[in-house]
Amino acid sequence: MVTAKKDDFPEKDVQLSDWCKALSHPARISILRILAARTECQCGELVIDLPLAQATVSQHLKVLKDAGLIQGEVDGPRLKYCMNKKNKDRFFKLIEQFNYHLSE
Amino acid sequence: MVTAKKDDFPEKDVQLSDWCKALSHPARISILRILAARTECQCGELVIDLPLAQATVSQHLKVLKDAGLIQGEVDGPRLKYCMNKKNKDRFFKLIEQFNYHLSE
DNA sequence: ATCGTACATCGTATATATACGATAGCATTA
DNA sequence: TAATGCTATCGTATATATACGATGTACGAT
Repeated sequence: MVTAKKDDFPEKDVQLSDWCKALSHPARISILRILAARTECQCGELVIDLPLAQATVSQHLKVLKDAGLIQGEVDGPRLKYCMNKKNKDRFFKLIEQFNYHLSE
Repeated sequence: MVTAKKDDFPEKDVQLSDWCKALSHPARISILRILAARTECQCGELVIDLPLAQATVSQHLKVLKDAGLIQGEVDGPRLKYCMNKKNKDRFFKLIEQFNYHLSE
C-alpha cells in the first residue's frame, strides 16, 4: 500500500469493514462463540480449546478488543474476557442494514 | 505464518470468516452497494465512482468473485458484474445464525 | 524474598493484502 | 488491418496479518 485509501470511504462502511476484518479469522469467531457460551473466560481456557499457542491467542484477543467486540475485566486476581454486547449489537444491526440495503 | 492453522477450525466458521474477509475493505462494501443499486455494472463504471485506480478495482472485484459474492457475466461485447444472490443470502443467513448463537 | 501462574508484549519469520503503473488480451470500430 | 476501448494480469513496493518462542510483568502463594 503506497497510501491507505481506506479513509476516503464513508465512515459507516469503514466501521463495517473494520468489524468484518475482526471476524475474518476462524479463531476469532471461535473465541466469540466460546465467550458467549461461558459468559466470561480467561485467556488460558481459550488456549486449551484452540489449536494455537498462547501468544497467538493473546494476539487474536487484542484484535477483537481493538475492534471493540470484547473487553477485558480485572476480576480480582484474574483477567477475564467477555463480549462487549453494546458493540456486538451495533455490528449486527449494521450488517442487517447492509443486507436490507442490498436487497432493497 | 509458519503454517496456516485456519483449516483446523470448523468448516462453517472458516466459511463465515472467508466471507467476512471479503467484506473487510470499504471499497468492497461500496462495490456491493453500487452493484445492488444498478443490478449490473462494468468495471469501468466502478473506477469512476471509487477513489482507486483501475487495476486496484479489478483486484477488489477478484476478491469478491473468489469469495462467490459477485459474478462476471459476458453480455455481448461487455463484461458485466452482478451480485451472486444465492451466496449473498447464504452469507447473511450464516451471520444471522451466528448472531443468534451469540445471543442465545 | 522466592516461586509459580497467567497473560501481554517483543522479536522474528513468513504469508497476504493493498495500491498502482505498465502491459497483454480481446473484442468492436474505423 | 489498424486503432480503440475495456479489463485482467504482471511486476513491484509497501503495509498488515499470522504464528510462535522468548521474555517481561503482575500478583497471589509458599
